[in-house]
Amino acid sequence: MATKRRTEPLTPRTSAARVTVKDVAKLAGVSLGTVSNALNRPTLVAPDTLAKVQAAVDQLGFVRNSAAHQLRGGRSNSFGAIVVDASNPHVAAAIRGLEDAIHTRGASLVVCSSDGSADRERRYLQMLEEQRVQGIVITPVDRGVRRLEALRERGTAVVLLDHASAAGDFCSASVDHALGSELSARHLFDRGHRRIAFVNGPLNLRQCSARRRGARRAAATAGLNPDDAIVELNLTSISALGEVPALIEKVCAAPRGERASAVLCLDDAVALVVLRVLAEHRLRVPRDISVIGYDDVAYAALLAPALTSVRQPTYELGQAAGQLLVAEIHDGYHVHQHLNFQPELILRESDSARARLNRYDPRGG
Amino acid sequence: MATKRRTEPLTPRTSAARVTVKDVAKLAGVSLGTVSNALNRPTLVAPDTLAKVQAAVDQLGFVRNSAAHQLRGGRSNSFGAIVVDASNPHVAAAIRGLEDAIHTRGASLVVCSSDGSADRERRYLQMLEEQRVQGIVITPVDRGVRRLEALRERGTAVVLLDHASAAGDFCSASVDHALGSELSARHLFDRGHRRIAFVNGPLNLRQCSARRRGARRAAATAGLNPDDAIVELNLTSISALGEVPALIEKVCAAPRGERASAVLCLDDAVALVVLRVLAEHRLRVPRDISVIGYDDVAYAALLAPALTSVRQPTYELGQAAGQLLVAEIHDGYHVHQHLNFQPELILRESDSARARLNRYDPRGG
DNA sequence: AAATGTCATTGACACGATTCAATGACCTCG
DNA sequence: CGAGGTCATTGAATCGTGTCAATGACATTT
Repeated sequence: MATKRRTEPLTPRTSAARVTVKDVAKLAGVSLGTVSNALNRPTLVAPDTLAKVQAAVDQLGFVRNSAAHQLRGGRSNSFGAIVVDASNPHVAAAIRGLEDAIHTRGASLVVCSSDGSADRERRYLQMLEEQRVQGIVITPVDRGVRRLEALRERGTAVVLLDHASAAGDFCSASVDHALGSELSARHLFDRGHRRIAFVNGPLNLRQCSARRRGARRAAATAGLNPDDAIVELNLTSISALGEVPALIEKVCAAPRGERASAVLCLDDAVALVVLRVLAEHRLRVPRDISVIGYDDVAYAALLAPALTSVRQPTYELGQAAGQLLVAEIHDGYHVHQHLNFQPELILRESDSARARLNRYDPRGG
Repeated sequence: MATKRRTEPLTPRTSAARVTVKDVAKLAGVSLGTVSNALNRPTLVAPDTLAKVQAAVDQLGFVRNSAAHQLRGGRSNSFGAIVVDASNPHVAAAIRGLEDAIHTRGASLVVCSSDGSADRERRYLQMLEEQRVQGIVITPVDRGVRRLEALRERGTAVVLLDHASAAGDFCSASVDHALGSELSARHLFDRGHRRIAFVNGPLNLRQCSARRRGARRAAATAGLNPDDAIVELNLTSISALGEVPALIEKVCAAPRGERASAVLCLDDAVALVVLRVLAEHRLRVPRDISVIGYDDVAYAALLAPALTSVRQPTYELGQAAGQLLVAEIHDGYHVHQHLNFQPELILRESDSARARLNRYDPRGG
């Protein structure tokens, strides 16, 4: 799989002795305290002394040891993020937002993927606390937050990321999952749809039950009976794409008067499969049936028809989490906030301007 | 955009005084040294003493201060990664691999996005060196690696990530971009294609020129004249998707005998647009014309027709970079290695089993 | 010129964990 | 009984930086 190519025959480890303030002081001909002042409170030191110190620093390549700094000062300058999987695109965007938020404070971010393992989460929490990070943004593996409460008790700020545990006494930043599906369902009902199919995930997942709640709310708001207006089709797992065709076939096979005129999808990947199955059935989108995705991945806009989808402000989510953390650390006292970000419906071509109620044309014309 | 909801009226900052080994020692009725031994070399200490120390640790919630540990021991237990943008899916996957590689050593990873800014890169390098990270994996912003050489001279290991500077005297891990397009082009030539279009990015980008090189190499291997066999269509920017339709129209408009029978794409997003434009021209894929993407994004397999694409082993890339780093740190002396990862052609439906040479049927039948 | 004040610099101490030579307790063997 | 050995424990020294009270040099005021 990988090609190794050898280049240099051998490189001795030039373990150059680390240079300390003491070395700098000696070279500059001043005392340790003066070097420290020059570095941290330059106004206190005479201009020419400053120059000498600066020269010595440059010449020796001195780099301050932040461990010693931290030991003296009592406080590190880094933060931690514990997420389920940092390679998930959503999560990666949130982490990026978080990184930017704390980078403006000159701090750095330790990224940890728990992989859903409570054990891995615990190990990472331990490591971060040992490092005396100022704060941790975490999507906890399980509901128990006792450990996090103890952590904060001991002085580490904690903010929950996309975890609806309003129970826990923490700041939190999340996306309003219920609102996401409410927006798209409402949009469809407003346009005249009276019966929509909803390909959702298993309802024991928080997001999925929230999504269901939102859709039903939209139906109720439109004066419809949710049980009639929404055909619920639940996958047994969030990634069980293979089950989608069968579910959609069921939709297509429904009697004329009852066939759903739109399909709400768990995510854009599901929407893609839905589009394919509908095409196989010679149903035109959006003319015969509307389709709305979720996530607004990069390719949604490139499809034919371009996919209407729900965008989640994940970068902003992470950024806000970082700001909450900074606020919690800065404020002497503190009011816990729950920031609930609103997803946004991105209208494109895959939903019809007006539902052609339950007309079914097998020739696709 | 965000909804604030206030919950707790006010939370006093319970700044519990940090507990140190001294406190533990006092409570356990032993000396500092014994506590330290109990924690780090438990075999040296008597079982019942061990139990007493353990009890004191638990009762007080002692967590070791890694700054002090590091200060004494001289070495931190963390690594740094400086990439252009950690939210890019490729990069996120590589970072995840890196994280896993060093997590097995009980170390943690500081993630830094340079955003292509030399200034940001410099600030992050400074921070990481102050933290005395054991090593840094970096995709440098520019070609200059002087700063990195100085860094290593001062004792920090450095590995280059997906940066073809074989010039620099560093370990590196990269993906063989030339091979990626060579594989897909060779596949097409093997199947009988004699003239293919290649939608590439601007050639001043390393990856793009490498890709061109690979495609031409494949043509030459097949005994063809690269200038005839490959119709080069270059975007002015790597993200200029808007230019794609015009380029493809040019392909379609070519005289019968000269029309390319396949399109190689810069990435899967481009491939998606290509598929759409071809459909508008009533060209069937793969029957009339083949299409091959690049990146193998999640949705490639879901398209109709499922997209043949080139997968890059990005997770493994990051993982390998981490292992190189660890090796460089561990080995007393060290041979620099350049690991060049091979992309993989994932065959699906969008390329024809055999090219139907230049047949053009405007009715799509 | 003495008194007061300003400014720059100094150096001992603190931070918290680890290490190691030294000490003490206890056992064993001759 | 004493010499020698094993085992557990001790506490002072150390890592590199920041802090602060103290010192000294020099200028200003009366």
